[in-house]
Amino acid sequence: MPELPEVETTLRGIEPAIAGQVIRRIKVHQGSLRWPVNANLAQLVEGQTITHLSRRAKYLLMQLEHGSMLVHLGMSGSLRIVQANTQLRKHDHIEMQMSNGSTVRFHDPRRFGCWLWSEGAHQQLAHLGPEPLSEDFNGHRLYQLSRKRKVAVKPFIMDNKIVVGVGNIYASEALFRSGIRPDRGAGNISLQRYIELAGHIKEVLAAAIVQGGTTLRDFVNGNGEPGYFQQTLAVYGRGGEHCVACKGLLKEIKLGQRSSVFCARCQR
DNA sequence: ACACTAACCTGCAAGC
DNA sequence: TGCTTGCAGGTTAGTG
Repeated sequence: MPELPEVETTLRGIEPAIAGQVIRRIKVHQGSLRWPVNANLAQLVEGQTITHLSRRAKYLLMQLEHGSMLVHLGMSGSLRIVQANTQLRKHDHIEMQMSNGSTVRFHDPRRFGCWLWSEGAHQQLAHLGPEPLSEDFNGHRLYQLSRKRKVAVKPFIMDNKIVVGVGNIYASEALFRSGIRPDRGAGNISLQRYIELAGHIKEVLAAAIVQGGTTLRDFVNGNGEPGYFQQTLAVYGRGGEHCVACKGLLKEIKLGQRSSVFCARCQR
């Protein structure tokens, strides 16, 4: 479920309930995630205040007094604020009770997510490219880093060293808006087109954040509500259907093991 | 350095 | 109805 807009939506949903609160109790029901949850997590963080919440790429960072917890939602993860007596669901792996009575539940059927504690910097954040909505990310960067690259442009913009936070949904949508075929070689695209593409990446991510993310299957924000960007998707998940612009049939191919839908007439 | 593949895991939908 | 197959929002580790 989670690309950058969904993570941002989750952050905004849970922040009011937990920022500034003391962690009273953490229960780990299933610690076998992407990386094992620290076996001593509870004794390490219980009693500490969550001073600040932030996002980097698709990671959520909960800053505590003596370290931080880094949470990733993987493919199927979600964080929700629930009342303490709410029935535990299957795949609710971690729950965190706060001093104000709020409880955060981490739910992740596929367990590709993570929940890591560190007193210092997190290794996962060490080699990430710029945030897509920052000024450090622009068409010039895409152009410069793509020279002589043979990889297709879609996996290129999904590469976290190039720019973070662009997943399969929004990469597909930004390429459609830019009129660029997802399988075009990254090194074979002009500066002018990359400037447009960077602009559309920012545009599509910002629009999705405003609408609370894209709800596929069961994505919900921190309050259990769905996102509405799905209604705006032009190509993602629409292989074989009609192009919203030219009415032609949308094609579906695989690039880097990810399904990629595009319009062969509108995208070149 | 780069290009590409397999892998992690569960649930669901489609096909037989 | 029931079984098998393939696919799903991400990222890393390993190959050549």
